[in-house]
Amino acid sequence: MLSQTMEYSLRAAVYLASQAPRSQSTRQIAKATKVPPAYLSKLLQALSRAGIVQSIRGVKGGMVLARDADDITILEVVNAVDPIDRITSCPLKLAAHGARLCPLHHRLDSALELVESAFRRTTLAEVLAEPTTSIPLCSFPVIAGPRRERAGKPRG
Amino acid sequence: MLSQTMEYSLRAAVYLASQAPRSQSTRQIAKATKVPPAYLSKLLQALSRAGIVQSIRGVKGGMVLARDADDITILEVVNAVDPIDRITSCPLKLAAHGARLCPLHHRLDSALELVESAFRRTTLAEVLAEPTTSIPLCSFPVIAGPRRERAGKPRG
DNA sequence: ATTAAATTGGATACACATGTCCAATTTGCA
DNA sequence: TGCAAATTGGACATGTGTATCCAATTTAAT
Repeated sequence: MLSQTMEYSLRAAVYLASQAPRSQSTRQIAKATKVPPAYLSKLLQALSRAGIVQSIRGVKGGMVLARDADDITILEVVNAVDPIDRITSCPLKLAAHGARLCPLHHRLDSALELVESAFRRTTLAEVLAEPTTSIPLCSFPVIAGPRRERAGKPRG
Repeated sequence: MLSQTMEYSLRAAVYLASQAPRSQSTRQIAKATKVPPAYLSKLLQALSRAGIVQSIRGVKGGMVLARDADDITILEVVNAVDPIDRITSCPLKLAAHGARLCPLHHRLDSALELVESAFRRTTLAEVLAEPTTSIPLCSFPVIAGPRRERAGKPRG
């Protein structure tokens, strides 16, 4: 139901958010998130085109979150790589149809709406700020580098 | 997000429900629901193995709903052909993990749960009974055959 | 018994999602 | 200036979902 592509992109986005505002190379991100590096490269390109991350070329380059983590929703990330397409007209294309969906597709679309809404409600910052952080989480080695500022971007 | 396979299977199931308790050949179902016949055949086999439809071989054979339409949920149909698999352990398989999901995957799984619940709440009978029936719907030619009993199965 | 309508299951074909590789380019740094 | 680190984009490889075809089987009706 949820594609690998979505998964990978979200891992990368969350990881970048956790490391913001420092840039990370694709290789670093791939290692931390366990995503195939070459494939991740493509996904980051898509996120870049969508204005979610920003790429920095050349030595010391890498990827950075393009905006504050609390300004990027899960939905944005997902839609950048594998858009949720809502059902807007009956897939059967019957002549008898107006714009109204049949009961079946209406329900299916409602389900899509649920997911879309849930994804829209959550920002990367919120994922990082989760109060259950004491419990084991998908712990990318949360830092180890030189002096870090708190994830979640205090500067606002 | 929702696979063709799901779509097709639901169309077939809803159609069979609308025609119950009469059996329909794969060819008939395919035509009414605009699903590729050969592919539909495979899907019906899966629904049959799942106990959702019953196959009748030989001349005058076909497919029938195996149970009352109000006893079959959308979820059952979907799970028979393209199971919604909830996230039960972190896909990253980090050593630091207990059974608890990280915040990211917890949210993703919550979204899956929303869909699963929505699908579990709706039966085929409810799809057919939708009060908006006056509005154009994915109108399979709702009968034309010999004497029919009301869809929704009056006999309880 | 024969025929025709129908499902079954296997083999195959095609399309798209996933994943890899590499040459070209950009750029920080010695 | 030259080198090495990094992204970019295209080409290619692989895997899985989607779709087709057909021989074998079952069975109603003649």
